[in-house]
Amino acid sequence: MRPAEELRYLILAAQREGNRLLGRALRPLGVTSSQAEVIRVLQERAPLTLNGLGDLLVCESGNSPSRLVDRLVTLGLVNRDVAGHDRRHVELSLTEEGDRLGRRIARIEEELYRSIDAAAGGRDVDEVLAFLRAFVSDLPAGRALARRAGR
Amino acid sequence: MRPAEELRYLILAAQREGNRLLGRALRPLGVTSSQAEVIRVLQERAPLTLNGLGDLLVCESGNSPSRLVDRLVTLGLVNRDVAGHDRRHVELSLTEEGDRLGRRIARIEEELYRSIDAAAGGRDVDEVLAFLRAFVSDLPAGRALARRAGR
DNA sequence: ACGACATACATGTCGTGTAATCTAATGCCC
DNA sequence: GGGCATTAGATTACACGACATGTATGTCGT
Repeated sequence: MRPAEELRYLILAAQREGNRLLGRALRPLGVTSSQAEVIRVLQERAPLTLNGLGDLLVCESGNSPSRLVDRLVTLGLVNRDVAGHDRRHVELSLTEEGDRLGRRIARIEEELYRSIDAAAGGRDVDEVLAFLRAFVSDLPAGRALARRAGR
Repeated sequence: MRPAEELRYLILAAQREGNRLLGRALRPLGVTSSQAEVIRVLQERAPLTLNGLGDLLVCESGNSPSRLVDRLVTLGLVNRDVAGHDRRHVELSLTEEGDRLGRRIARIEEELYRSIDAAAGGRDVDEVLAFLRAFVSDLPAGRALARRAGR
């Protein structure tokens, strides 16, 4: 199997299994990993419009994440208010409950990152980061991440 | 953003964008990337049972990929025969049309791999491969890939 | 003031991704 | 050879994810 092919499938496998692990850890909180990403982004950057949120999400590309947000509104975790000055805009923010949940999510993410660090062992993470950044740097999800990371 | 967090999102971003690219390239053939993976695996290893196929797929975890295969049967690309000696087993193989399509898929994958190689530039791929292998080696998708790669 | 266009979001459809539950065939134990 | 767990697989439910399309609302040129 040529390296490019193995890389392709390794990335797929890592994403799937990582998402599965995170999903299981989040299950007791009643949110999925995508929902958790929304909550954590809002926790750091609220208020945001739907498009503004979409520009920061890695988990959802292209069009606006309205349905993803809908479920969070239904769960009572997110407020969705129509902006006064431009009624096309929707202002998103966390409810108090959403904020509390965000903190619990942060702890679960912390555990995940610790096990990633452990699995990395002594390997050179920077090399891998640089490699992957080069792949996604001029694609939507990569730019979303760049905005999240460093601005 | 700590390295583990960036790594997590980079893997997510790379998978999403890569899958999107491949999906667009495959669209004219009328199959999705998951369906393409099934066809390519069958092309190299048929006949397989549903579980046997599932053990080789990275794109579909855990349970049997019956839905995935169903669509390929509907499309006339895959034969699904009940085995005579054990009627719980289903034997999967490609139809002639499926085999032809598999060859076209192989060419599209070849293009993908070339652009991966190009994007990699002169970087050290082996390092990245080793890193990712360590993450998935004892998880289902990682084992599926190991079976595909080296047997 | 009017109409063309752009923006921000909503909705519909299809194909997965994950997990839980169901059915049928087989092997095994006594 | 009659129970009984195991196995292969099917079915189902719910939530995304990608894409296309629809619908308000705002903006701009004239």
